[in-house]
Amino acid sequence: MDKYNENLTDVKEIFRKGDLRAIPKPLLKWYDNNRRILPWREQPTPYRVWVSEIMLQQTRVEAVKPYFQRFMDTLPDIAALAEAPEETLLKLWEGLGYYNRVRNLQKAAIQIMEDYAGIMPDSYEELLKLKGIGSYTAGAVSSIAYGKPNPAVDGNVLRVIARIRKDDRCISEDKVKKAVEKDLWEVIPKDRPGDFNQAMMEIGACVCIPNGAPHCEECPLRQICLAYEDGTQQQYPNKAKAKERTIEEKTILIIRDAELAVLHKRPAKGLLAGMYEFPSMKGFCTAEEVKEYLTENGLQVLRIQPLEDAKHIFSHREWHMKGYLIRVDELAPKKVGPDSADWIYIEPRETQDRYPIPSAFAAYAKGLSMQLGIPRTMF
DNA sequence: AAGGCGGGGAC
DNA sequence: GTCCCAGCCTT
Repeated sequence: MDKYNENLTDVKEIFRKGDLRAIPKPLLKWYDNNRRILPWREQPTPYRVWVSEIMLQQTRVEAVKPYFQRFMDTLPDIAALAEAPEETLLKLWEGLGYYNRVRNLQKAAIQIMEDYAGIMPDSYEELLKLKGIGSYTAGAVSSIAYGKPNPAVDGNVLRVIARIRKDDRCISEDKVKKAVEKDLWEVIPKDRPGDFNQAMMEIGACVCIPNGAPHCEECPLRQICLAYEDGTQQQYPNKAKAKERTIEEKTILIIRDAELAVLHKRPAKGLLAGMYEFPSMKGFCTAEEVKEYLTENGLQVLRIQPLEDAKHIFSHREWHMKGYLIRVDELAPKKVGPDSADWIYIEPRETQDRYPIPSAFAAYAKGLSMQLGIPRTMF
């Protein structure tokens, strides 16, 4: 018996396992009883939905929660977003990662002010023209904020669908995602497209989970699911293995005089673009090498104190770091050395509300508030 | 088609 | 340690 609902009297609603047409009814019924309360689900205006979807790209719900309301309070509408200074944007995004997202968010806000009279477009095609909006986000915004029947296919949806259909195709491939989007366009309910998309993702995040065994006993789709039928859920989805990480060694310098500390703004492109960091040296350096480097850059070193080693893991890279807390005589405005020309001198407390520093430096950012009260006898 | 781009939680 | 997250952009 491979009909999941042969007891229904309406013949039109009888489907084989793996048929996506069978999804909407049980899914929406489950969603009505199990949807999470999330900040962006209250008053789902186009702007709120859009900002939340950008924040949620490759980022878990729990990570986004503390960022969303603060962002909305600071930049309550598209006009405010379009005019915000870059440092304000990066500070609001600090710790969330993928910082190009917020720069693209602003570029899109400017597009909307200039090309759409300040109104977020409602069609899938127009949304796709905005910076930072791809097929997933165009589907999410158009369906959740505007009620348009477009699918929003993310990693959750790809996993749920792959298991339901026992689909061996690699979900990392563009064509597979496109095919799933096309299939969902055929079955997405026209009366509740936003809820359907959110419900699919909710199932993926809470029931048909990415790590570990899925909670099939509580899944409203288990009678439709081909993988559940033979217990092969964990074999899906098929996905390409992640590339190996390369290791990079660095020496981080917390340079201070009596009042100020040194930061450096990273280049506008590449890793952690536009974020602030401490000056650093390539490789693991000794205190003597650090002193030599700083002297070349016109500083008189009074003390060098080793800090604890630290490690930070990115997707495709690892930083292994040594650190030194360095007291210099005076951070002169005169820029002399090869690197110090790009340094900025700040009051340590300014990192709290002004300069965005990525999490990679968290272990050393503490050095900004450390007292430098080491007895002179140590030197 | 492939690589770059953060950070953290779950196992 | 590994996996992967409400993906998108560039090359």
